[in-house]
Amino acid sequence: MLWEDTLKQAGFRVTASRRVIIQVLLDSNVPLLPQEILERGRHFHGSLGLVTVYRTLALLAELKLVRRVHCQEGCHGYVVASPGHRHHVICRQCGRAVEFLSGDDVCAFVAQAEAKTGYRVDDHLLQLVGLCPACQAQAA
Amino acid sequence: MLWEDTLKQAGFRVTASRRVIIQVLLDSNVPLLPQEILERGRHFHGSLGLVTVYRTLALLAELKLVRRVHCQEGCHGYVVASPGHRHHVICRQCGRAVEFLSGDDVCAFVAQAEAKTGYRVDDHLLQLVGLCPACQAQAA
DNA sequence: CTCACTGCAAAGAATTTGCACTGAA
DNA sequence: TTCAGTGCAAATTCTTTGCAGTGAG
Repeated sequence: MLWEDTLKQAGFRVTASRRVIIQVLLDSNVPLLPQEILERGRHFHGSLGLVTVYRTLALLAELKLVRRVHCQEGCHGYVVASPGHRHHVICRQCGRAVEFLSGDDVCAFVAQAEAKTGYRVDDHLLQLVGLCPACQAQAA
Repeated sequence: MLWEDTLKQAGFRVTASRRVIIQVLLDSNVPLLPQEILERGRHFHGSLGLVTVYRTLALLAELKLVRRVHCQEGCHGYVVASPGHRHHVICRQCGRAVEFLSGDDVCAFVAQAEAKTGYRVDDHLLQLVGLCPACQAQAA
């Protein structure tokens, strides 16, 4: 389902601000701070306000359309949340992030954790940190 | 190596405040906010200040003795970083967290991600969220 | 003794709220 | 037309800094 439909079905309106914010996130492959989203968004929608960015992100996160992630230096970045679980590998050097699909591997892993702890797990947060190919080459 | 030794070896002093803050973290099995650490710490060391908590956490994080984690509702919690990788399953109901050891499963998983993305992964953050046994029983 | 460490008060960021105006449906 | 959504300014909350006093080594 497209994000616009998700919004409408939940009774929310599709506005220029929301369109711009989602677009900015889609165009980026790096988690963005609210402030960064504002700057990039103003490129398309000059009157965009920071408050709207915050409110929109909160709404989108509520609807699971974006995900708040924990970046290196204590910041709250946001990325689009693809349906189905995906995770990010973030480069500690350049910050570039790549998504990778979690196959059965994670499911199996979660099942194992459930067996060990007795918890019933229904969500998880996984982020890998390392060096992307480009930065590896540069370091060598 | 004990945390006190780690501090000394790095040229820092072992003070009452630091002792208290580490103790509070060790006593908790839930990630704690700076504010919470302050409250619990004052139980042992009345004059403890929030500023010291922040500075101590920054120092301990620098030395890899504690780890900053990303909690549900956009907060920055801290937990002691056990040597060797451990992860947490957090109960969304009561907040109780349990650690579980990541066996080869995670290593295998990381290796798979490296193969898929070309990144060289050297750190990861994994948190599972769900219901602990007690809360499951309560819900039933 | 010295200088790292601390607490307080104040500064600076990050995030939320109140309110009147605007525009999607 | 109506009410959700918006931007601004102000209020809160979170975190960092400046500085003089204190105590670990």
